[in-house]
Amino acid sequence: MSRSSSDIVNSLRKLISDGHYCPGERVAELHVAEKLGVSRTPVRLAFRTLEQEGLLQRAGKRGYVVREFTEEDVQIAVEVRGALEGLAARRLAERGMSEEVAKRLLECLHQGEELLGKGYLTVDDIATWSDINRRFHGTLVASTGSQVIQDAINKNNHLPFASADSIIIDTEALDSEYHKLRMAQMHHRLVYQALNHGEGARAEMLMREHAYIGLRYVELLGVDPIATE
Amino acid sequence: MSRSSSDIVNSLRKLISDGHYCPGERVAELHVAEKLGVSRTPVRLAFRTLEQEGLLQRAGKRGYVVREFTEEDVQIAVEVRGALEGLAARRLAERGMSEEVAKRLLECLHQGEELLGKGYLTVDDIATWSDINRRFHGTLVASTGSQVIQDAINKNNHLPFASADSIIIDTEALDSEYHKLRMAQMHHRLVYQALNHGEGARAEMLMREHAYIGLRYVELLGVDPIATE
DNA sequence: CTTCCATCAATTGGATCCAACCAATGTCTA
DNA sequence: TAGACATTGGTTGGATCCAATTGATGGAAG
Repeated sequence: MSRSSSDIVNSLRKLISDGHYCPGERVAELHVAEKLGVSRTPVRLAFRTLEQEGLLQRAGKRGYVVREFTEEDVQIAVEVRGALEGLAARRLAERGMSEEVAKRLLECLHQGEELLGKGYLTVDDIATWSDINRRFHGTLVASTGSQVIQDAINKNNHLPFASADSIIIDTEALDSEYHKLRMAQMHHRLVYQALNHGEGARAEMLMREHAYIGLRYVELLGVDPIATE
Repeated sequence: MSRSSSDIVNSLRKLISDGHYCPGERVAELHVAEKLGVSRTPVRLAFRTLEQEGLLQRAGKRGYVVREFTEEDVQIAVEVRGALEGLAARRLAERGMSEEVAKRLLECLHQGEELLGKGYLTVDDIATWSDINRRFHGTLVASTGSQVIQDAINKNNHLPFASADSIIIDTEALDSEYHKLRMAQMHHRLVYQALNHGEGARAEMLMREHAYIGLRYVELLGVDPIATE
């Protein structure tokens, strides 16, 4: 069973995100090649793709290193996603949703209500929410009609911390995570409402704020009702 | 004299934008290889890069075609740039400009005043403005401090119609182009003013509006003071 | 005459080979 | 003893070779 070209890219992406190659560390073609059991050629091709995605970075004139991200990078990546998804939402509101799009978004909303309606969160629910969330964002972005904005968002989402479904980390504190997801679900409902009424500016701002949910909301939703900072 | 790896990407990019390969047309590795006088290997590498940049698109399971863009794509690409540069401007306003950044932006403003102060436009002025404009936008975006937002903007700018210095097309109508550049210069000055006063929201909105200058302003700045539409 | 299957050509993808280059280490000389 | 130059090892980039897959064309059968 030989691996296809995009499999190599995915495998290498996984090797990096799993920490087999640390940020700042140099990645050698030969090393990756024999770790994946392929020749150097497909690895070199994958390097080009991952360089464009932003996970690899040229080391001087020779070879690549794993890109390292600062705390500021994480914050900006989230803001970039908010700006782009906000743009998509605004366009969608201004031009009107099709029946098909409205139906699919509503389905996400209903499934979200059902998932969170029971009042608490289990570890299995995380994957379910992730799927709902991905479909909501994916549908919204896809229905701008243009590939250009999708590409921009996809590129940003390749940064492991920037994508919309990298919200849940803490499976220990399912309590505060539950409150976060309730908040996210409310955001989704508000966005749908704005889209449905053609309120472009409101839809945009709601999506921009919604992006912060993985970044700034966790502090406010702990057990302690009056959070720090 | 052998061509370096990034030269190949640039050459191929030029071949495409010069129309040697038309939108929708299939590009074969071998064909490009012998046109550039290199082997297939570097061409395949370049294909990966250009695929990520959005200029090439996979054709089914086999090969690539030149990406074709709709009128809507052009509009969205411009809006995406506005959203991203707006984000950069907002951050810069909120965190404050360094002396160095302020100095470089001011230099662009002065050079712009000097260029446009004589009251008309020559064909030679176009390259000068393009340089000033590129430095203004480049300085602003670079001074966010994070590579992430620069990458997002750079990727968008690879679309030939989306970059900030693809404003000037019509060298016949230097009259209306002059008015457009005066408007752009005024935008730059307003943005600088907002940055200087720490007005984040204003800086952001000005940059977003400024992006439209190549798209919607030309209709309003013709010889006829009351334009159509 | 049309449709389906088979064979063949063309092109892509992967592996290997070769050359160029950067870096490091060791030796020689001042 | 220190600095500079040369040699060597390792890694990357390019070219060529081989295999596999796809698309097309032609022939045969219904």
